[in-house]
Amino acid sequence: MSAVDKAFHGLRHMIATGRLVAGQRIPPEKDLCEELGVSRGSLREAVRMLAALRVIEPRHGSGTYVSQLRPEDIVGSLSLTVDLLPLTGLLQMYELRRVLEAHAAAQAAARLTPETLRVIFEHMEAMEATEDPSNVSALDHSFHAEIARIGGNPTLESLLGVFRARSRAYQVFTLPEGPHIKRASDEDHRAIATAIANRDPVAAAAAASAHVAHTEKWLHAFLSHVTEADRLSTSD
Amino acid sequence: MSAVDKAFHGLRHMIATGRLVAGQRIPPEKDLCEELGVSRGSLREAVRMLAALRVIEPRHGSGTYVSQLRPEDIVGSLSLTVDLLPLTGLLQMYELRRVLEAHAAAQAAARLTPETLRVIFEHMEAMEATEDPSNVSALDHSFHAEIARIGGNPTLESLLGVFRARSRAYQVFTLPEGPHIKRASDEDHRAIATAIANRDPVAAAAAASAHVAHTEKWLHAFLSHVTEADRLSTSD
DNA sequence: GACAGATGAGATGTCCGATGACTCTGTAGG
DNA sequence: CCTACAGAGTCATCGGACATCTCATCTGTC
Repeated sequence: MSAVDKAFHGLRHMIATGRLVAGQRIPPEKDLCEELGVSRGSLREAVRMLAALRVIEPRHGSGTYVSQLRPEDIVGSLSLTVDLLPLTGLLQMYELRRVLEAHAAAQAAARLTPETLRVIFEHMEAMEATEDPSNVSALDHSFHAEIARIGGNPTLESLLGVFRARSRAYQVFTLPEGPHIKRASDEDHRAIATAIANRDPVAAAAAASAHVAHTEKWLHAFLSHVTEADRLSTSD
Repeated sequence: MSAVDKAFHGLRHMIATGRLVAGQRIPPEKDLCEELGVSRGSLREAVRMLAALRVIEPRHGSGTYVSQLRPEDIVGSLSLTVDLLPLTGLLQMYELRRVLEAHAAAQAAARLTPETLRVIFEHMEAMEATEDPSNVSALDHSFHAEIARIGGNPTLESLLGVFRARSRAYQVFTLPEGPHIKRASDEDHRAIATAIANRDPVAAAAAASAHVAHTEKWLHAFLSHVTEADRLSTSD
């Protein structure tokens, strides 16, 4: 086993066995090097690995701390990597997203409060009132994020946020059929919001699932559009 | 921005923009240090971060390569961290697992082949025939993994594998009511397998969902049992 | 000519030492 | 009582040196 692996698994074991608990400051690098039997450089590489996985948090000048180890934080570590996935992988994630968005919408319908309902409709109506792509994108995010939040499961909320961030990178509204997509999207959102307002989990799930499926279809169109443009430009 | 961040985002940008593609060997450390303007130590820490996220793979003596960037690999990076989550977080993950296992079972029912059906029943019957906890645990894993595989979505398969690995750490069959749990678990598995054999996605989803809910209940019992034991032992 | 082993360049892995930058605390001064 | 500052402790960064591994090439033998 390499020195970095030794340090990585050593630290991980300290957390797994409860010797280091959430929020605690871990011993300084000098002490850990001695205990784990590795050099400072190797230890630091192991620390960075755990930091990338959101398990520990180094703070310059203060020390290195174990994170709160919330599942939503751990899941959030995927946010730095999903942007790098090729398109074939993105489609697999859409299948997950469809199922999970449906569940989140159903839970939101069951757990709704009057205040949150007002927020959802505000976002939806603001979205209907604008055509600016970046505004639409931001409001779309707020709309779905609020629904996920009401669902009551921060881990699910975080995971859906990761999926959605990747999709937002594509501006499907800039397509020739953008206006049509925008209208269809508005209708989807209203269907979801209405179902939630009616406290109808089944209808909310169905509407959310359909919305994701539509998004997937539009994304396909967008991608074939840009690849076509690439093909033409590179054939010059 | 710190030197490590500069190297991390620099590398990530090279992959995101397609300058480095999946499977390709990245330039040697010396060249990257010069281009990114950081020392070799800082670059190595950034490389380790991306390696922890399964984006690149250093190979001693050969070079560092961009991974295949399959979503199932990226999701697999969670396997090193879910073991560290506290119990409160585990319950949130069970809600996701319930939904996703149900979907995987439904998909398996729709995409079943005769050969895979045989494998599923073999695992199930072997499980029914043994009481040894470690055997049961291994067969339980094989049973569910095969169903997830048939589902046809490697990303979902990988994510469910991550969730299941954490649950397997608890040996619920060692409880006083272990035999009862074992029988109930066997019945759950038979219900899932039968629904899949009947190509009934709805029944398969319902059975899988119920099974996860049962697992969650038993886990609760197990945890209150061990914490009770802890309370008694520490009060001596 | 074909195969096996030796060899060398090139790459990552590891360690060491020194210095810089930042945080926090305790203390002296107002 | 509050502020300002000095110092210790900690992480951040750099440069260099050597070890270890991989792979392509060369070389010798058969």
